[in-house]
Amino acid sequence: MSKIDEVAKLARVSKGTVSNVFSQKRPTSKEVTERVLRASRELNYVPNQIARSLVTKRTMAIGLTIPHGRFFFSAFHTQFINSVVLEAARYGYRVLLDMIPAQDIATPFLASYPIDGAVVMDPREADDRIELMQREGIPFVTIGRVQATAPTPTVDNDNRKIVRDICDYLFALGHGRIAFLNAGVSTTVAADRRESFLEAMAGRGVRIEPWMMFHKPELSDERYSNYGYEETKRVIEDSGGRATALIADDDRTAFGCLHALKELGLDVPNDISVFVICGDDSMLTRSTPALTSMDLRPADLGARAVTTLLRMLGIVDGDVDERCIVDSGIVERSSCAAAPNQGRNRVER
Amino acid sequence: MSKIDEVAKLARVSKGTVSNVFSQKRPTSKEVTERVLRASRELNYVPNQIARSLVTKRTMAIGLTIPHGRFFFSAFHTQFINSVVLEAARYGYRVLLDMIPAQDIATPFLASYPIDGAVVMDPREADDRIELMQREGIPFVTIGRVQATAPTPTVDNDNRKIVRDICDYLFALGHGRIAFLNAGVSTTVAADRRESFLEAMAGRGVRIEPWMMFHKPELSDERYSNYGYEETKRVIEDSGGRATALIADDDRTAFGCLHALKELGLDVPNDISVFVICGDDSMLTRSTPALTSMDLRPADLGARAVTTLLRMLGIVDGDVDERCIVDSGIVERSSCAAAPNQGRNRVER
DNA sequence: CTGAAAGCGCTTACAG
DNA sequence: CTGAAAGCGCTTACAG
Repeated sequence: MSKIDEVAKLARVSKGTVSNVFSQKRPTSKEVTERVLRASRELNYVPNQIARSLVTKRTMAIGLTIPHGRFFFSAFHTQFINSVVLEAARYGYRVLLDMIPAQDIATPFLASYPIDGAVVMDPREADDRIELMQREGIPFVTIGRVQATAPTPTVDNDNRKIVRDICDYLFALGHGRIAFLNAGVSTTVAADRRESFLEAMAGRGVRIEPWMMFHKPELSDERYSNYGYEETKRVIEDSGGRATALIADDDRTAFGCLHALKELGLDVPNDISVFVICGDDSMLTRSTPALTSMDLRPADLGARAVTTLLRMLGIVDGDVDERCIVDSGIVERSSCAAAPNQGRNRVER
Repeated sequence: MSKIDEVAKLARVSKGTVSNVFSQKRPTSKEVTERVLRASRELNYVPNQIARSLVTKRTMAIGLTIPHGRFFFSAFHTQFINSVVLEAARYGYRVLLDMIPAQDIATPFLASYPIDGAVVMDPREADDRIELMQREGIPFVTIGRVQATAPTPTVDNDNRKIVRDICDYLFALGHGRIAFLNAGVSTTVAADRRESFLEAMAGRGVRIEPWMMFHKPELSDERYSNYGYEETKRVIEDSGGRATALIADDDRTAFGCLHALKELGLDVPNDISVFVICGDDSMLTRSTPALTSMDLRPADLGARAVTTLLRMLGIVDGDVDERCIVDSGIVERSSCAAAPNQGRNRVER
């Protein structure tokens, strides 16, 4: 790894000129540019990003903060992360994975985060990360609503509308007794979806019963990976078999639902319908039946999050929306059908 | 963000002393330490990682390079990445996601990678990344065998043994006509598994037929996400229904297999057995039947890769193994059973 | 279009 | 145990 001085000497120019050639911040004559490039190639030179960062105050990296120490990625996360990395790369930015709870970091005295900004996934109602970012003065955009003293830019789906749309879709099929396996209790997205669900049900004149709403356990909870399976059994049992439709939070959950229903001898969608929020085609079509879903467009969310952040940083031109809503749409497959007649799917015990 | 000078002045010590307190590289008297810490807190000071990196030559970040621009994570990837991030954090290291093909990077003139080392996933027989790392002088460990001029440390499963074990397992159940849906052609892991499969079959006296070996399409190929589904149909058709067992490369592929077999009216495991290499319990138990698998211990691989890399960097004590093999083991579930009598699963057409 | 020099915010011998 | 000073490898006004 040679340094800028050596290149400058070999190309018979000043360090400043070498710098200009690589940063392209000031024009350089064609002849000089070529001489510098040739010298650089000869010496295998590439600018040192760290030294550059020290003076430009730009690390050229953004943080992607995902809560949890241990985690599972759903299809949503996978597509989202993929898109964030790709979009960031378009502007020469790299992505630092950052998903460690602060208390689990080894070093007692942390150095500053070498990132220019952050994308905060799955925000909670009370989220340490928000406060941390604000204290450190790191610009960030959240994926989903957040509770903060100062307003912070957010990229999100319209979660209230999503649940309303799903309920309307199921209502139209004659369903009324719907159980909702919601996201984690402490997340803001779960709160919004919960409210919207309650409203939709009230609008339809359905009295809410306890078996109609569950929340995904924390990742640290061993019941996490059996969420769909176990709560589906509860739903069927507690509802006395009256439930005619299930809304599952993600693909993993939905597979658990299907598994439980199969064990109970219930047919999907004839006895009971299953609707899943997000998941990708290559998995959702693998089950029997293929799962009808709401496409949350995670790739759009990721790309918008990055451009919003880069706008905040002045890298990309354009105004930053305080609240950017990404469209979503129902993808019909085969797991939802007209509700069975009352009691048809009652379980024998 | 205040700087070291301000803290030094407030604490009435030199910059060097403030530095020592935070780096803990030289002892500092208790009294002075406390004064510095108090001043730091008051000024909300934290050392600037970039400035520190410039002189220490340590970025405190490792790169995780995953091939492809677009990607799907299998359960294997998810658990592996998770483990890498966690293990790195134990030593104060962060993880930079790096999965962009070089030709897709926007900036024509790249600055140096601000990482101390890299973990290279899914190496190919001819892999640009290896050459790049070597040219840039970045220490790296590969997950899987690699073709390189100089030997490079590798953390891996014993892929030959894995396939041998799987074949032995299936042989013991009476299977002989086995189709192998292998990893991508260009990967070294696929090559090792292929050879081992061929050996095992030869040892058993089975003549290899074309329908017995397939390779996963490149991610850029649209057939990628239907690999398991489509090739399973091919296997059944081309073998004239004589195949009695399928080995699938990963969970996603296996779900595709199951889907195809169901459409063909073949019962798993009575008509045909399915064995999957890797996948996690929370998905593998969701299908009908639950999938018997080889547990590759991705979390162990990730942790070992990080410690090996940090040893190369002199961060962690200990010798670095040129080749570190992580154990694997069969997890029996319900998708493999005794082979049916010859022709029992012949498909009617 | 190009150069000389200061400076980004730390760490690290060297000296005491 | 602590300090003064040089230096890490760049970029950026300033001057021409």
